[in-house]
Amino acid sequence: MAEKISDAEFEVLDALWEAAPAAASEVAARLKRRKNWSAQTVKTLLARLVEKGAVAHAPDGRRYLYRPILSKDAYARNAAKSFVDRLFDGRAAPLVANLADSGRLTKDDIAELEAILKELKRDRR
Amino acid sequence: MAEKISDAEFEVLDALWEAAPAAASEVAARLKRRKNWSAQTVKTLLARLVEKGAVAHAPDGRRYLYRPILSKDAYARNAAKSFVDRLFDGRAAPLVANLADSGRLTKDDIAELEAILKELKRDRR
DNA sequence: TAGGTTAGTCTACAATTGTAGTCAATACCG
DNA sequence: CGGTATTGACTACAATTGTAGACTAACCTA
Repeated sequence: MAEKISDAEFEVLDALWEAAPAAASEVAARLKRRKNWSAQTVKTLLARLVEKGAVAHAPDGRRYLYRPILSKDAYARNAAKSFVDRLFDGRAAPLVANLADSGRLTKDDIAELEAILKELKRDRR
Repeated sequence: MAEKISDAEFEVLDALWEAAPAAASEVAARLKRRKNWSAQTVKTLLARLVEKGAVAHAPDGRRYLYRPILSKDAYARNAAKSFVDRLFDGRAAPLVANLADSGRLTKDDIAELEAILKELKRDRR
């Protein structure tokens, strides 16, 4: 596991996270709106994801149904970790500060964050 | 600007952010600890960064001094945006929740976050 | 001043990535 | 049943990325 997933592969995986299992054609259809990829391209990317162990495929009649092995949550967890490590010295606070600076925090976000923090303080003893 | 910066290129840029301007050999020396790259590799990567417009170089005697054009802050801002967009639906709160779940928030982080939020609430009317 | 040291320039080359095309088998439609 | 559409398998191919080596000019040192 943990083979690097490329940008294009990520898009496909993301489409699979939307709903799985799904046939290649379904995935391609979902991506059609965002990307302008041919069906073949999507199939190639699915195959690469399978090779990389991020996606499983099981025969269903004469086609395959694909299903993510790597969950979005697990992926996000990892990505968040390495992202924060690389750019924010492993600490979340500067990241939030940065998001705040670039005006990416809505009032709702702020309220939600406060709630999360309250939770955290309660939980940790 | 905004040409895609690869992982290896990022490492070099990151070393340049540490202190600039710097000669290629200095950058290579800094990276020596983390990566085991040859001096040539570092030079190639610097050249690519220059091509991509992320780094400037000015002659200094018979060598060049390199200096980042793209600041770490600007880079981080962008990266944070697209990162949050891709994985957290553009919203910071779920990201923080995720970091919290994976135990990546220290008590200090939490305190700091609270301070940031307080600031934010004050600032925005 | 001759030989090592250091910088820059050019070239290399396999692996990965983005983006499909072709072909063959199967299935469905009229 | 015969054509058309669908699906997977195999192949392709340029651009980017990772990782340097070779060669040359200039410097520094004994």
